[in-house]
Amino acid sequence: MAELLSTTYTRADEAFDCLQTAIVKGELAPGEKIGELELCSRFNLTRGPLREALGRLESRGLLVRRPHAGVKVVSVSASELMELYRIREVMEGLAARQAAERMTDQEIADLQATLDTHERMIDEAQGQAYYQAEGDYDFHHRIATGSRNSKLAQMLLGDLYYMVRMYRYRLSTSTGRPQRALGEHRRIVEAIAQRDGELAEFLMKRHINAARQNIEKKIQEGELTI
Amino acid sequence: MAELLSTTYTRADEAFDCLQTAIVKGELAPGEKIGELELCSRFNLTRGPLREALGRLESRGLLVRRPHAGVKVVSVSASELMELYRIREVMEGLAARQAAERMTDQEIADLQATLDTHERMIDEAQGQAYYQAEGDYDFHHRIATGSRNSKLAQMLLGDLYYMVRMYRYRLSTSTGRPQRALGEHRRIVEAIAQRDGELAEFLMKRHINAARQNIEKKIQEGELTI
DNA sequence: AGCGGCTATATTGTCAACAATATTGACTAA
DNA sequence: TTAGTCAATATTGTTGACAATATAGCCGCT
Repeated sequence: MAELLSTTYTRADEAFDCLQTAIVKGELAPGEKIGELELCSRFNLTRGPLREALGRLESRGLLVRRPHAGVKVVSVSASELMELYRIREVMEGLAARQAAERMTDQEIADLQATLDTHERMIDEAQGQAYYQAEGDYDFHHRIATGSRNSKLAQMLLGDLYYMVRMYRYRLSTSTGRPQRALGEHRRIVEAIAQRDGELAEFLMKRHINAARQNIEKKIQEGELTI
Repeated sequence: MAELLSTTYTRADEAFDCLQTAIVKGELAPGEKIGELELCSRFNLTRGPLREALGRLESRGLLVRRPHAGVKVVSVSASELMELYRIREVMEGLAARQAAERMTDQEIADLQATLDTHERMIDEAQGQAYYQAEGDYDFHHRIATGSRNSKLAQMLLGDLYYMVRMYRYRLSTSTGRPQRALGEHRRIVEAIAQRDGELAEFLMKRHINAARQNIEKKIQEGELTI
C-alpha cells in the first residue's frame, strides 16, 4: 500500500511484498507447500526477516502455518470464494456510500476519467482479460480510498482484494462481461457525483452481487474450476 | 478437519497472545511507545519470536511500526472509533443474516440460554461494567461464528473486536444501557430462531447503530474522552 | 503381505552476537 | 537566545549458528 513517508525499506517489508505479489500472481500456487530456505534463496535474504514476513502474511490469511510443519499458500474453495463476495458486497456498499459523502469533486472527476480510459481499453484490447481485471481493480481501489474510512480501506485493500485477485488473475479470462460491468461502474459514479450515498450503496451491492452470481454460474456449469 | 489441535504453541504465539491481551486490557496504553527488550524481559523471551509477534500485530492494525524508530500501540481517535462502528454495522448485519440461515437449532438454543445468563448477570451485578462487556462480547462472538462464514468471523473476531474491546474496557462504565441492549439482543435471537435473515440483519444493524450513537453522544457531552 | 513403532533426516523454532540507523543531547554560530 | 549541525548512544534490523520437532523411510512384528 501507500507507504509514502518511510523511505526506509526493511528486508522484511521487501520479503512481504515479494511474497504477496508472488501469491497473488499465482507464481506460488494455492495449497503449495513452501520451504523457508527455498524462499530465502529465491528472494536473497535470510530467515529472520523472512519469518517476520511470513507471520504478517499468515495474519492476513494468505498463508497457513503449522508449527514445525511448514507454511503453505492458502487455498480457497469455491464456496469460500462466494463468501468473500458476500463480505465484499456489504463492505464495498458502505465504501460507496461514504465515498459519495466524502470524495472531493476532483476525485470524482478523476474517477470518471478513469472509466473513460477503461472504456478505451476494452475497445482496444478486445476482451484482454488482464486489462479488464486491472481496470476493475482500479475502480474499486479508488472508491475504497475515497470512503475516507481508513480501517475500511485497509481491510478491503490489504485483505480482501489480495484474496480475490489471487483467483481473479486465473479466472478473469472466463468472467468477461466487460461492457456490462463498465455500465454498472458508470451508474455508481453517477450516484456518487450526485452525492446520493444511498443509491451508490445499493448499486455497488448489486454490482458485486452480479459478479458473484456470474462466477457461481460458471462454476456450476463447469467452466471454472477452483 | 475442524481444528487439528496443534498442541504445540510456539514462543511467537505466546508472545502474540500476551501482547494482544495486554493491549486490549489497556496495560499498554494507546500511543505508548514500547521497546523490544522491555517486552522481552516482561514476557521472558528473546527478540526473534517477539519480532514475529510484533509483525503479526502490526498487520492486524494493533501496533504501528516505524523502521528503526520503534513500535507503539495504535491510538484510535474518536472519529476513527465511529468509523469502526460503521464497519461493524454492515459486517455484523451480514453475520446475523447468515447466522439466521445456518445456525443449528442447538446453537440457537444455546444462544437463548446465554441471554438468560446475561440477564441474571445484569440483575446481580447491578451494572458492573465488566460483566456487561463480557456478555455483549459473548453474544456477538456466537453470531459471528454462527454465520459459518469463516473469513467474516476471522475479520470480526480477529480484527475489529480487539480494536473495539480495547476501548470498551475503558469506556464500558459509562456506556451502560444494559437492559436496552439485552432487549435488542433478544429480538435479534428471535429473528434468528424464526430463520428470518432479513429481519435479523436489520435488527443487528440498528443495534450497532444505536451503540454508536450512544457513544457519540457521550463523547460530544464530554463524558468520554478518547 | 500389511501394519505399527522407531530412528534418521531435514525443516522449523530459538537464540545471542553483529551491523545499521533514528533519536538525543551538546556544542557552535548567528 | 535560538536555530542548526554533529557526534554519541541506544534501539532496531540482520545474520548465522544451535536446539527442538514433525515427516518419511526402514525394520520388525502379527
